[in-house]
Amino acid sequence: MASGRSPQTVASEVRWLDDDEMATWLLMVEVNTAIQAAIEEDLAPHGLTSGDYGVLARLSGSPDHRLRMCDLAEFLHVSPSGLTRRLDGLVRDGFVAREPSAEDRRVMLAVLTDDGYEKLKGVAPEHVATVRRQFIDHLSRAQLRNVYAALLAVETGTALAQLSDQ
Amino acid sequence: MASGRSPQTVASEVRWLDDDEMATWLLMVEVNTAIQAAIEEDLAPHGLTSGDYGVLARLSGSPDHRLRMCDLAEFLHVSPSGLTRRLDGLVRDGFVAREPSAEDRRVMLAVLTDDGYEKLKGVAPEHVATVRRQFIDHLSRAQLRNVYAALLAVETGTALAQLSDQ
DNA sequence: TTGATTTCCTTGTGCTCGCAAGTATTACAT
DNA sequence: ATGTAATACTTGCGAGCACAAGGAAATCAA
Repeated sequence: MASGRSPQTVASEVRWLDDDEMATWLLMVEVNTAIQAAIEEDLAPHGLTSGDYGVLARLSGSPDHRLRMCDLAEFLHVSPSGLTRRLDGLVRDGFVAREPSAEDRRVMLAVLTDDGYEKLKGVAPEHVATVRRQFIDHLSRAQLRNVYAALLAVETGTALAQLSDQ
Repeated sequence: MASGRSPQTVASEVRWLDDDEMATWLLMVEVNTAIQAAIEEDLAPHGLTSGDYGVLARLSGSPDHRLRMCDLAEFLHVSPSGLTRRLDGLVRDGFVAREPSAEDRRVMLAVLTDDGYEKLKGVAPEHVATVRRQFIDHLSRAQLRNVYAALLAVETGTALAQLSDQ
């Protein structure tokens, strides 16, 4: 295939970012940093990190409110060890329970407890409000669709590129 | 003023995200996670983190290749202590030097060394290529402008909201 | 059946980061 | 002038995360 660039790109063949591209890229980083910080700040008083929220939200949207650790780790883009430690905290707080899988005894299931579900329902409205206030509500419906289309192009584009890399 | 919402938003007055809004939000998170991971992966072989790159890039764009620690921390959205530790590493590697300020003896200046500047020039092309491959090159010029306008609306919108909060 | 390989999870270790506290210096108020 | 407050940086400490290694269980091959 050989579609990849060589590791050391020769300086003369670098395509630098023009003003529009640079401004958009920097703004993308800036906006995302701000949003993530706002979300973290919003969840902190409830004793949760955004990672915790991700676990609870994922579990609440899964069949029987439970998920295999390995699947959960993949969804959330965290390492197995990271998920183990994160679950330790959520188990300690009683929001999640561990349950050995009946089908595969290597597997541990993460189960959302009733307390965890109540916690999520209590926190979700404020979280959604933050997402609105920091992002969604500043976009017109047309802008929303434009942004979605653009992000989709980025995602599918990079996904395809990764396929051809392998 | 009292423009803020109460801490506990009553469930009945929550405006949930509709399908378009939710899809855009989730895609925004997904795309950004992927881009940041790709950048980190791109810099790692060079012994740099994205935070390190940010320091070098900022310094290289500043007068005399130097900046007060407090200003640098603000630009990069890191805590003072975080910046101290980050600089420890860059100083150890010889890419940055500390220099007491002549005007204000509380202040420490971070100075880009020649080695640091060379390092940045060596890494920048690959970094730019990654930004292109992961993001910019998947957007048409019209999409780029649309995204920029949307992000700008988000940034100015949240900035204005924060002003009225204070 | 049995041995090798793979998958899944946990633990040890090290790195990064932020908060709180401490020191040094400057700015301000009276 | 002098005491108070604000600013700038560093250090101790704890939380979070990833990598590497290890143990348990499933899968596969012969």
